[in-house]
Amino acid sequence: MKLSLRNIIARHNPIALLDSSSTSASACNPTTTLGQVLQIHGQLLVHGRLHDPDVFDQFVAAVALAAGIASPFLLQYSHRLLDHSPHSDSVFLLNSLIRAHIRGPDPGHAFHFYRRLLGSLSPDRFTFTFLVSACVKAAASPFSAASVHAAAIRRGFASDPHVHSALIRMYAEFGDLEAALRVYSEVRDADTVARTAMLGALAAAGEIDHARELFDDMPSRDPIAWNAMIAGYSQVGRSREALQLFSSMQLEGMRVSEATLVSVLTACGHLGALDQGKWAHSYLQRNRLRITVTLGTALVDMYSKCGDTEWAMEVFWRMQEKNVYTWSSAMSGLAMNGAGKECLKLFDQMKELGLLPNGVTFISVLRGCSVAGLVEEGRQHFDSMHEKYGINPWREHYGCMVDLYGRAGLLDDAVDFINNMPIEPHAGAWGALLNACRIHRNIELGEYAMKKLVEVESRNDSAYVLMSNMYAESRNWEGVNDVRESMKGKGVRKEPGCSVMEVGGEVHEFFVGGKSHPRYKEIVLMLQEISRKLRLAGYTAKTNEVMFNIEEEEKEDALRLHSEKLAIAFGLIALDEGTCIRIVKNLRVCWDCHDTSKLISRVFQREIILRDRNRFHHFKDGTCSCKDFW
DNA sequence: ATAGGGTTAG
Repeated sequence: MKLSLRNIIARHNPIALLDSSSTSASACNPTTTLGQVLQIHGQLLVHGRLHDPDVFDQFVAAVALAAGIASPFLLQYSHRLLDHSPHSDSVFLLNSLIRAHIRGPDPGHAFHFYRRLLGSLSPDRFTFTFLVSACVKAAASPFSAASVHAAAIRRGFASDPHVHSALIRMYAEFGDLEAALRVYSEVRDADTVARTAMLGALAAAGEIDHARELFDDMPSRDPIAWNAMIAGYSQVGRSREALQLFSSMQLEGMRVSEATLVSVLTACGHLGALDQGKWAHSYLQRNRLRITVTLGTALVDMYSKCGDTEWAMEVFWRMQEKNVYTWSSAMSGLAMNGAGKECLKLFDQMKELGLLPNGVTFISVLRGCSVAGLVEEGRQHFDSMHEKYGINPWREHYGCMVDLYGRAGLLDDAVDFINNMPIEPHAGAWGALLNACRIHRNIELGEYAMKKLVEVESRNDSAYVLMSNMYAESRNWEGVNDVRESMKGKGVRKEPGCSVMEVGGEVHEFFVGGKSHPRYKEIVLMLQEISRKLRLAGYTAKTNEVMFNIEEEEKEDALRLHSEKLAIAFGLIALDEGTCIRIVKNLRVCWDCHDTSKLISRVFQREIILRDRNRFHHFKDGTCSCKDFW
């Protein structure tokens, strides 16, 4: 096989042959594509510049950067480059190749170039930084982590901050936080680089508060340290702290980069903080940051999770480069927002473009079918997973199928499906059946689903809540009590309901029955006002979906204090008239809150968008986008 | 000239 760069790229990414903007090797950056490198290669050849050793080295560095695209020919191509080198091996050249292979299809190849380097040259501190990173990526290599560490010490590079940083990340990645701390303790007074690595390792290990201590103790913090800390909060779901830190970061005049914004957008999506998300979007436009695939996908996801599918799709279609994450994210957003048909249409377009869906894509596809009630189509997609794409369904896909049948009222088919699953049905499958039973009010089957669910996962609090709600809806208070007792007996505690809402760029939190909000008194007054207006409109609280069998009056009180009601009341107080009320709730919405929200949307002429644990509810003029079906 | 942070979708 002829291994010209042109051949490699043509096979790897033929479209990339057509587009190019860079003209010199030094113009390359980590987002440069192999196609662009090819253009540079051509120009350098034409002008005979590749005979210049410095230009050649630069060119190799450029290729190494572009190797983020996992080319299966990377190894052969690296050898070819070395064979054609106009000068003997240089440390820079071999370092570049080592680095290239870390991100390539087989990181173990990095060691090959290390051996070659040892043949005639001495490694430097860069070599070790890359080599340690290679250890992380290529677990099975002849150079064990310890031996690389030992070599770094032997050659006197073990006190370099970047080598430290790589070692800390390596040990943390292998789950040996002790070893990472040992390396770190050797450089206690060390600079920002090593501290940032330790901070990141702690955050990744779930020790986010210890990470924060380290961060606060740092004598000086650079943007990378800030990013590591913000990302840490964002990943563990402490989104408010992520956003707070982001605003401090800006107050300190730190440079905001793509990495920062990806974490910030993730946090905004998690919280449903649309205003802050929009602000981040306009920030990157104002500062002309390139919308990379990752950043664009994060934007699509943020808008979707804030219930703004129009903007999500606007960003989606404007993106020049989209990958399977981008498509899956957009599809998931549409399905979540009840736009099942649009989700499936997008799936067709994705396939037409020749992009391969993966397992996650299919979760969105099946959810799209489910919310659109397209049972047969869902079945076909499910079958095509294995037949056309060689993807073995995961438990999540089986759960989606149970939901698809169950939601459509085909409870027998749902049960059949569970009984014929090739894997042991997990809690998700039984939970989907239980939810279907709740929707279609089949208590008997619901009890069976519950029994099975508890067998595989006895501490699933949402199952108990679902079951209890089912009994309550049919006024079976004995059943409600039994569920309650059984929860007590097993020590299962219901996750407290919590709603968050953004007002004026600030995120407010409301807990079920909670009085902690500083404007609680006004909220109570507003709740009374809501109650009065709804009564005038002919509505009396439906008191059939409460956890406990209590006196009627108390029940109404208990209902009013569900966190989403507190949030809606505060929204009516604090948001300008005509502004949509956007709420994110951690549990599923109950029947009464759903009904009340519909009525408020009509009586107060206010649009309410509520994201619950499962999907979106867009309340407008007395109806909900879920068609009372969630 | 090469190095630390971040990898987005369920």
